[in-house]
Amino acid sequence: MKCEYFAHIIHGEPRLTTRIPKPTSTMRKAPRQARSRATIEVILESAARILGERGWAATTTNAVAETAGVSIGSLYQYFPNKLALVEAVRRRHFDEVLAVLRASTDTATPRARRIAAFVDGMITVHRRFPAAHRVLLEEAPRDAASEATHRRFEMEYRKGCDAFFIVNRRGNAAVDAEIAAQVLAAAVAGAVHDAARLGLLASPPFRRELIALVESSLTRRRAAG
Amino acid sequence: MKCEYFAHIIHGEPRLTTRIPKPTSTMRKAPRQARSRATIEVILESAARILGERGWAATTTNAVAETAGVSIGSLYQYFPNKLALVEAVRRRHFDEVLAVLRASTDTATPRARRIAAFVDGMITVHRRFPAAHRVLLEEAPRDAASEATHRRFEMEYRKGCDAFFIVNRRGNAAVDAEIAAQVLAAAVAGAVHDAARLGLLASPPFRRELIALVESSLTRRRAAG
Amino acid sequence: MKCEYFAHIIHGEPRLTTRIPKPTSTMRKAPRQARSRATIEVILESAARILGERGWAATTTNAVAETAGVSIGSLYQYFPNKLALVEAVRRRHFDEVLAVLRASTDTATPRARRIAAFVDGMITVHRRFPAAHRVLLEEAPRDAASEATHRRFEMEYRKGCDAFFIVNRRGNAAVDAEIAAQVLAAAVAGAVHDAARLGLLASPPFRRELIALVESSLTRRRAAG
Amino acid sequence: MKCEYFAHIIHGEPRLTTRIPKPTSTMRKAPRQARSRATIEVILESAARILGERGWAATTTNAVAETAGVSIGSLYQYFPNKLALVEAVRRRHFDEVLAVLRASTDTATPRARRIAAFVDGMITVHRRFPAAHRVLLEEAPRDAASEATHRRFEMEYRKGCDAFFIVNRRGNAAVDAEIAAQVLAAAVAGAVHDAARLGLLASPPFRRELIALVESSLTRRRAAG
DNA sequence: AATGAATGAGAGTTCATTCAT
DNA sequence: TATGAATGAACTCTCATTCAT
Repeated sequence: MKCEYFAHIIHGEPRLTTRIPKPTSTMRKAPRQARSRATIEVILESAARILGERGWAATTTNAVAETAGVSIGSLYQYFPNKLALVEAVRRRHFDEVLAVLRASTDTATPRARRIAAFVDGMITVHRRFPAAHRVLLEEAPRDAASEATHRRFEMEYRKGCDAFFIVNRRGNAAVDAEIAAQVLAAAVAGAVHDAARLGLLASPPFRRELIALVESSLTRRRAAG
Repeated sequence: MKCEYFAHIIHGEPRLTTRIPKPTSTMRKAPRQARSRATIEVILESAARILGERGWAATTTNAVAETAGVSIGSLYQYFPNKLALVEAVRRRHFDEVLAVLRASTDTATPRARRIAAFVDGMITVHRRFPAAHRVLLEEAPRDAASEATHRRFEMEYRKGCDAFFIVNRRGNAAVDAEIAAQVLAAAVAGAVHDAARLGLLASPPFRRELIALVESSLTRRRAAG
Repeated sequence: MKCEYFAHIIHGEPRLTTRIPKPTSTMRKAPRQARSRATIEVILESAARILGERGWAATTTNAVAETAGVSIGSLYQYFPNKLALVEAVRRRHFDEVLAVLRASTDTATPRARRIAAFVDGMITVHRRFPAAHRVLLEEAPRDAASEATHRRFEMEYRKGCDAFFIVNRRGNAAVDAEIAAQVLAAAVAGAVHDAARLGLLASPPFRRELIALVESSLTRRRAAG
Repeated sequence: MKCEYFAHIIHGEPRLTTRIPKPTSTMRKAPRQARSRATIEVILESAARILGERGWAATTTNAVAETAGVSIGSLYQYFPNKLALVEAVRRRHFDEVLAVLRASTDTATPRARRIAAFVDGMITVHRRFPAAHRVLLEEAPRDAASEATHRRFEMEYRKGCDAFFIVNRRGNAAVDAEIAAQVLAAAVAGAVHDAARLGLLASPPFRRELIALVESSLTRRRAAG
């Protein structure tokens, strides 16, 4: 049986059509065998790499399959469409990021170590496929289904940032803790991303300066006017 | 089982292409009549908006032309290809950003005002088409020709950041001024970009916290280990 | 007054649309002033050159106008469409070719000179814009109107070839004079065209051999079996 | 007032384009399954026919695919661009032509038969798609890669003509054998092509006269002055 | 389960032609 | 008359996705 599109017939908007895939559960079939799991693994790895290297638009499912060493047919056996593939990559990445935040809020470790953990974590997360984070967060489109995942992540991320800020701040810092936390997190992300672009992720001075920035931001006496 | 797509019924999005055109001079022909200049203006405006809204891949030349209210032929009369169009948008944007930096380094104005000018400038620049900066800087591809423009901008930007840092820092701040400047600039850009994404660019608390971040970063006593 | 095309209505083929221009009198307006005549002249010259250099498809009306140093608007002032322009070039060229034939059939001059005149004439005609003849005769499309012109030329050309063959043959040559004439003419054209392609049009050995070919063809004793 | 075209609504003819694609390897991928080979076959056949019928410019890849009964995507699966497609057709055709020359130089067969083989071969080669030879040799553009193929063919063709002339000439014929051979070959090609245009390829008188032309050219006593 | 040939909507781009100035 | 900006149908080519093997 064939899938027909009636959409544009119904209410004629001009050209701008696209193939935004239907809300399907992200994974077409649960991997039963070890072989399947391995295939999925290699596809996701390949997808993450290519996504990071080329960006969403230049990432083709065919290229992902080829790089992964599987046939395009196999890819579609596990992921119903390009978006679902990206979604799977996203989910992984988000988990990593949240793990970093959790570690940086763990009051069992000393404060200095927590701050370092935060910065180091962000650096590490971005290291494998430098641009992937940005692509996943901003460049790659989402459908209704991924939107939910996204919002969930965003919320947890926010909470994590808040916690990080509150747990680690010093002095009578910002009035508006929530916003300050958001600003700080985004600032760190921006700096890390920029460093990734310039190939400075591994540079100790960069790390030192970033930690200094975080530290001073957490330590500041009063919000400027 | 098969299914229909309703997504695009609601707000159809364009196809996500990739084709990177071969390098050509940025502008196809110089406008001789006043009418031309107006056409170019409206095309650039439309391009900037759509680029910011949809990203490079989802920006179609046809959509740009349509939004601008001109024919696709007119667009190609002035810009030999999609890349050249983006390049023209880029050039404008870069000029604006550099102007902000210059203003923030002008020692004729008091320090507090300079810092505010920096933050406000960054906010303003990103306000018209929130995501455009990121798209122009990172997402949209470049050819050999644009690469040069890019490097030139990057250099001037760097110098501007350095100057801003050196002119405005307080105390014995960072050892590694150059890196610190880079980190600070990227951090501000990250925060601004994030705020744009969340629609907080106009929010006073955001502005206040960002200024605080910059201030504390410039004032810090010693680089952390 | 404007008009529709019905020609192809008669035998409906599928998609393959095009802009085959309507049967308008070839020239839009008769040149009244010397200036007009000069404009037309320069346009035709430019068209012939470009046609010869690039072939029909790569010949754009804009390029013709630009090379001629007039505006595209002016071109369309005198020629209602691309085809009409080519048609005008064709007419000229055809006249030249027929003149050559006439000269080669003039019994007032000695036979050897007539043969040389034929070969030299063909060479000369092809010299200005080497490939133009072929383009005009075969590559460029014709509409109903040009078809007639074409047929007229073809007929006169044929008659000229016949006359040339009959006037100049020696011995009891071919039984089938008409076909022999046609073959000979086409052969000469083929050789000349090939030489043009190879840049040998000016080469004396080429001329010598071509004359020899014509001579021997006219002199042969009997048609082979 | 406006001139509307209704022609193409009904059956239109193709647009005449120009765009010359950048050099790419001729075949995109090697066929692994039998099905592929059949697809390629049918595409090439269709391409040769349409090329011969309409010329390079009016040959659209869509028309080729449609005529071949495959999708446009399939065409591009095997040929990276229009030029590569033509190149493949060319290669085939060239092989055929060279085979004819080889047969006409084979001293194992009697002279009269060799000459007939030459003429008949040229006729046969041009018979399937009358104008294809000319289009392939002259009209269709080439890129750097095809240029090489072309030169190779041209050289072999030249050598073949030389051999044909030398093996088959009679008496003390031409001084300048090389040029004479070239002239003769081009003459035959011209005559054959002309006959193809007029639908005379199958006509016995045409064949007879052409053979007579070749014979007399090979037999002539002295080069004329 | 896996493969890869086939599909076709849709994107970028050209150029003959029109018409306001 | 002359100009050249504007138009848009038609063309080449891509890539997400399907399905026969």
